[in-house]
Amino acid sequence: MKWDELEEEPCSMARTIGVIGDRWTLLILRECFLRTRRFEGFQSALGITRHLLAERLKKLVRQGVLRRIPYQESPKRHEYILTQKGLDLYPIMMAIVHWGDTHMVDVRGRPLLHEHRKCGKVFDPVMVCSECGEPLSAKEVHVHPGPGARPALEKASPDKKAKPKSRRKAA
Amino acid sequence: MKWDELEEEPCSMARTIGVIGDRWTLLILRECFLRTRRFEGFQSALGITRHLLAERLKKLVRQGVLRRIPYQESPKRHEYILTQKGLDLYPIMMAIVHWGDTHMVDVRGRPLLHEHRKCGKVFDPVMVCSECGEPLSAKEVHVHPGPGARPALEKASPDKKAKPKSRRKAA
DNA sequence: TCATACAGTTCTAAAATTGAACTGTCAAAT
DNA sequence: ATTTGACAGTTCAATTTTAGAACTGTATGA
Repeated sequence: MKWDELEEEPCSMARTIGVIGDRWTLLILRECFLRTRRFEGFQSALGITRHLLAERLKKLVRQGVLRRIPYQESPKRHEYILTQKGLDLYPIMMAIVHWGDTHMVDVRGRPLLHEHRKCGKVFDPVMVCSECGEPLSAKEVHVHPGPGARPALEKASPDKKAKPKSRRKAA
Repeated sequence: MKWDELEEEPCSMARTIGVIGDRWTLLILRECFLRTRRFEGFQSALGITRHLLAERLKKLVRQGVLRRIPYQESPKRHEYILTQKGLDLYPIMMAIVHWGDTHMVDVRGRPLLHEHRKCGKVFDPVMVCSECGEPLSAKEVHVHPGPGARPALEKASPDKKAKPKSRRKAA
């Protein structure tokens, strides 16, 4: 599977991964949310090679996650700003950070704290149900095909009709 | 930067990316949440090469995201089950899916719908503040160093003392 | 004139991924 | 008794990506 094919998959996760699902892109986006805007800023903050950084920024602009806007004439210079589509990635970023805060911290504790301006407290992000407001967990969620689901065509050869599977002696 | 270095960074996002921040790992985890457990299951669902799949599964087991448990003796066979650490990735997965549902669907609509068993409704995940319960957006959050932050050592040579930056004529 | 800032581009070497075939155990079918 | 298929990998050459470093080009300030 190539990167572009991912975006055609009938799966919102695969499509999203096609846009942001690589190491450097995610780190670049972290910097965006930390207010980095310029090429040199990203490069020095991340230590990414200039070549890849240029690639990734181009891709994010193409995808509408970042907008490239001039901030200076002669020499022409641009900065990279999150679009609304980009800002909407915030829950993904926070979810990633929170998992790291929970499972990957060393003895010293969290590298960063997040303070909610509205309530003034240091907080954790919690994912809740839009309908009832309860926190979500995988077990309480049932998944079923939506209108954009792949038609129930089997890719496999049609002679593979679910033969009763042999069960060996269990462990 | 190599993959292992990522995990040493004083940033929960970088560390998390070190664990799950690549295309195939994310897709493998999607399958895990869709109840896939076995090698062949992952392989045929994803079309990933067997070589990479083996690598990635090993890594996820090493990281404590999956547990490898025997389900059959002779020939020994194992299945891969999400640990609690793995289950805790759920908000990340849901956030990714939701962004795709919002920004990457075609005319036909969403490939998958999620139903919350507790309230019985099709829902969207919403990220809220653990303290006040309000939905979060990037602008309302202030970030500051926590106990595990990198000490304020400059990596750069010490003679770089924030000279007043030249400002060219603005655009 | 020389050094520096900035935003890239170009090039080669090294690393990761793909694709395909191969290994080995066992069960079921012929 | 032999062949076939399921399953869970491993191996290896070819391709694609990424890393690392140098180079381009405009413009400023010393």
